[in-house]
Amino acid sequence: MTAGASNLQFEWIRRPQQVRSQRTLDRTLDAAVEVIAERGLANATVAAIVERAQSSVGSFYTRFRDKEGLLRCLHERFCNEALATAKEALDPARWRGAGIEEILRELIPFLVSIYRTNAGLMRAFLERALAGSEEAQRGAFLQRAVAGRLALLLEDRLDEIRHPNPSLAIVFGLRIVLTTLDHAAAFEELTLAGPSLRDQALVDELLTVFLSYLGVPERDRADRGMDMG
Amino acid sequence: MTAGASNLQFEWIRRPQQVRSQRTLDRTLDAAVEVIAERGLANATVAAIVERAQSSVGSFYTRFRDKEGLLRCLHERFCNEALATAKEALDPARWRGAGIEEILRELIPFLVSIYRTNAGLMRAFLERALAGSEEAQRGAFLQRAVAGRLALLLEDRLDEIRHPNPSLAIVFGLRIVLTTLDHAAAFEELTLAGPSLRDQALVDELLTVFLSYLGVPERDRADRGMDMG
DNA sequence: TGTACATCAGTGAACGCGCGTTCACTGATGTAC
DNA sequence: TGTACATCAGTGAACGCGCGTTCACTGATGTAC
Repeated sequence: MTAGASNLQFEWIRRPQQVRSQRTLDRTLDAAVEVIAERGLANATVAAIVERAQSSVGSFYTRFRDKEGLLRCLHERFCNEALATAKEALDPARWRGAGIEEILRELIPFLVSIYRTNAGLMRAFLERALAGSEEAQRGAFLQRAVAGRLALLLEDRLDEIRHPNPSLAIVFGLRIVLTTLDHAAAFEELTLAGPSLRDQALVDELLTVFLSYLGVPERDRADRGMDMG
Repeated sequence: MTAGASNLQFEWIRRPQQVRSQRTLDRTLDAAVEVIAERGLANATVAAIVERAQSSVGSFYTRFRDKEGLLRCLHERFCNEALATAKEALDPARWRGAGIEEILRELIPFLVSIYRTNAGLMRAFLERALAGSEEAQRGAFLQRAVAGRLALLLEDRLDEIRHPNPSLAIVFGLRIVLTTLDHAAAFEELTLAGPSLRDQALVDELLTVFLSYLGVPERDRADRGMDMG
């Protein structure tokens, strides 16, 4: 419960004791991500994953209690990385002197790129959360944590926010952005190559939604990309 | 393809030829909705559904080609109803003289109530769409249809919209609202009783999001509910 | 440095559970004369 | 109004497929002396 250490992954699996088995574990995790992204969660059978990892079924079960264990491991690993990234990216020291629009102009494209890069995983996580697994709770925890840090950052800039309840607006606005990206990752074929035009449109509109909802006074749109930074 | 008739349901099942079997079919559909809502899609087995319907497995398969057939039937039935409702609710004649805020103040609470009432189904539909079934396409079709009608309505009121691309903003704004409601239905325990306080907050914030995103000038919030209507 | 032993890691055929689907059968409804 | 027949509707035990999981076994790595 005390969310102290940032590196909690693998707690439910038997940790490998030799270099060889650590490599096998790494290959298995990578293979799982690939297979899930390619075929979807339902078709990502244990057999398919271990084949891709050039491992074996028995080996799989010496590391993971069951198939759930693997999925939880992937989710926890992702959440830990996301949390660490959020801590760094939203560090108040990093944004001293910056306005809300400036912050969101960095944050939103970054979120979009994360969801694009990990579309297959995000989709699988959404499926599992829907099916009622514990991923739903860990995901909610992550979102609250990120929202809390964003709130710390933006609540230092209350003079820019006209929404009558800034704390609520910050949390709800982030929720809307993340929810939309969840759906986008699940239902749009986001290419794994560089950012597409559609991504740019998504970024622009999400930014407009968030800023106008918070009630941040609008700068001239033509200024875009010509900021002092 | 020509979306003519509004009543397309049951096209892939053998239509019953006696009153008795029509009743059985109705009971089966109702039972499916109940079981799905209570236990989730994964635990809604054919056996559980026919037991609830006081029917039998064999009877089930004389009506539906397979289990998919049932789920498609439920989805198509829902979409047809939704489409018919949208046609009526968004009929321009009904809103003559009304402003955008007035329209959205009716639309959004209505959408919230639909998602609350059908939370179990909406969750199941989302699961199936995620799993890559054809529900994803029919759902997208429905959303486009509703968005089209909303666009017709709001584009007659362009003078109220400050967003530089009103057509885009209307479609994207609706998408954000529906996406958020999808998530809410899936992840929040919305009570089946009357509207809760949380619903009211959800309505308020979604309304603010949509209006501010479109760039509709804000009326005094204290006016709420005291309109001329 | 070499041998013996213990533990770790990996293997894949076989098992078994759950659940969708089938099928041989009984009962109900409608129709012809 | 009653009897014979055809079709529709319903039944539930049995089947079988897919996939997660187990288990008896082989091979690899590390350690003691």
